[in-house]
Amino acid sequence: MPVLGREFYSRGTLAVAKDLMGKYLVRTLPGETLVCRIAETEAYTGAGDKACHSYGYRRTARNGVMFGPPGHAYVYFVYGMHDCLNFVTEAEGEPCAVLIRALEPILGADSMSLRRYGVSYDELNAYRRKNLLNGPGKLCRALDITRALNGADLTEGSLVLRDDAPGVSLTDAPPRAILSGPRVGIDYAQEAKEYPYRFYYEIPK
DNA sequence: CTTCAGATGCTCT
DNA sequence: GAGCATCTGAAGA
Repeated sequence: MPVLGREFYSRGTLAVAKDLMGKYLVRTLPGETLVCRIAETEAYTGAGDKACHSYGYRRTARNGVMFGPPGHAYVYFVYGMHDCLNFVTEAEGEPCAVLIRALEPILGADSMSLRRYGVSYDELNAYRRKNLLNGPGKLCRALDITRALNGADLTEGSLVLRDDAPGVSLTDAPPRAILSGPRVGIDYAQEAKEYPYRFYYEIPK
């Protein structure tokens, strides 16, 4: 069962955030397919989480998708210029999600590089390669993910998650140590800002 | 390697 | 009107 189904997302948000590490994100665009491996996530655990947009079941025009069924994309706009990609988790009515913070390029790196820097991947220096997909706003730009995808079903369509990827065998992706730490950019969240709800691994080289 | 300011506009009160 | 789940380039060490 290579494509992750609804049941994958219909679980505790911390478990989903951890299990997403190393999974493959497949983005289908006109005339091309982009594939990336998930390298960093953050769990936002819903009504009881002061860092979460839906803290206290607060429901607004922006975060409505979080209250819907799991396995859908929640894409929102921050800081006047960046989109952020999340996956809705847990049961319908429990407004939880996982933020995707970093990816490794697997297929289509040129396309991603062109969208971010206007030049092909070969022309990038080491600094730019390292910074291609290592932030929530950056990866959305590289994969052409915008609010147009807010509410999109992740089990079928132009944005899908898989256990494997075309041309990638399990031996190409040895399990890496998954680390955890505090979430980023939530200084307002009082005690919740220290919760170790961020998961990541070091990308070699 | 690190800090730092500025960009920019949607969202909610 | 204030705040924001961020990014960039420039400058310093």
